Amino acid sequence: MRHIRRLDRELKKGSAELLVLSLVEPQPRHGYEIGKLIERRSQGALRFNAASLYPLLYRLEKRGWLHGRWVEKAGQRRRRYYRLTPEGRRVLGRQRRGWAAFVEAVRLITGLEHA
Amino acid sequence: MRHIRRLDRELKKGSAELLVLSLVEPQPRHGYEIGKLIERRSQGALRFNAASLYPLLYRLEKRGWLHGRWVEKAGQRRRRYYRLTPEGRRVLGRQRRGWAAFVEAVRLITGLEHA
DNA sequence: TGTAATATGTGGCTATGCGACATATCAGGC
DNA sequence: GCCTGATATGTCGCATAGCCACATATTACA
Repeated sequence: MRHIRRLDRELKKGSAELLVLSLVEPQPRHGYEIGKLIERRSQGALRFNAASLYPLLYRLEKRGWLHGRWVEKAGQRRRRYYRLTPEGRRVLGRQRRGWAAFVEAVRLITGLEHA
Repeated sequence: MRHIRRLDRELKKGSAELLVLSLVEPQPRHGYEIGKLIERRSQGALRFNAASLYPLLYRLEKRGWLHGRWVEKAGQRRRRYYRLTPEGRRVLGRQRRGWAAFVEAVRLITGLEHA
């Protein structure tokens, strides 16, 4: 991944959950922070629109995989911090295995070595 | 990828093009054969429904990435064989790089090592 | 005769990412 | 005081693509 190329929209579908769950595993984070982390860690290759990210967080909370709470501090806008629930942790494990299986399946079919 | 688990539907989106283009690269193949190859090479982990595969082949042909022709032989049902066009070959190269970049981006964000 | 595999095709449903737009706070420059 | 940009969250409607269910036809085999 040398040049910053915007990645295919369809390819991203279904990967967002794994990314979000992974990022809130070590510590609670708020939505904007998650979005920026995805962008920075991928060196700009991967970016999720706010119109994707916030509804996703809402879905993950509704499913009981994340727990969110509002935090208001003086000198800061309101933020909603999300932490991983026990069930979210189990789902993350399943998604990690699922992702590895998927990458391996594509490798087997295409004969591609991964970067 | 030990046990044959059906992979997440959303995860598959966007990967089908790369798989099909890869499979018809060395030789022309027909739709049913492509479907079976995906299933066998991935050891059953990845499977595309006919309702995904045939419309996809139609789209790839319409875009000029594949060229299809009907082949009828005695003792066989009619088959539509697809071969890669020169443009399809260029697209395949782009998609391979895009896939590698995507996998690498997910790895950077999640810290996951791929299987 | 019946079942399974081969081979292709379609209508409607669903899930999800995105463009465009909206709102509000805060920092910094002019 | 005003403007711009970053921070922070949110929604409406659109487009894409995989799937369920169903349909059709031929061949192979018990």
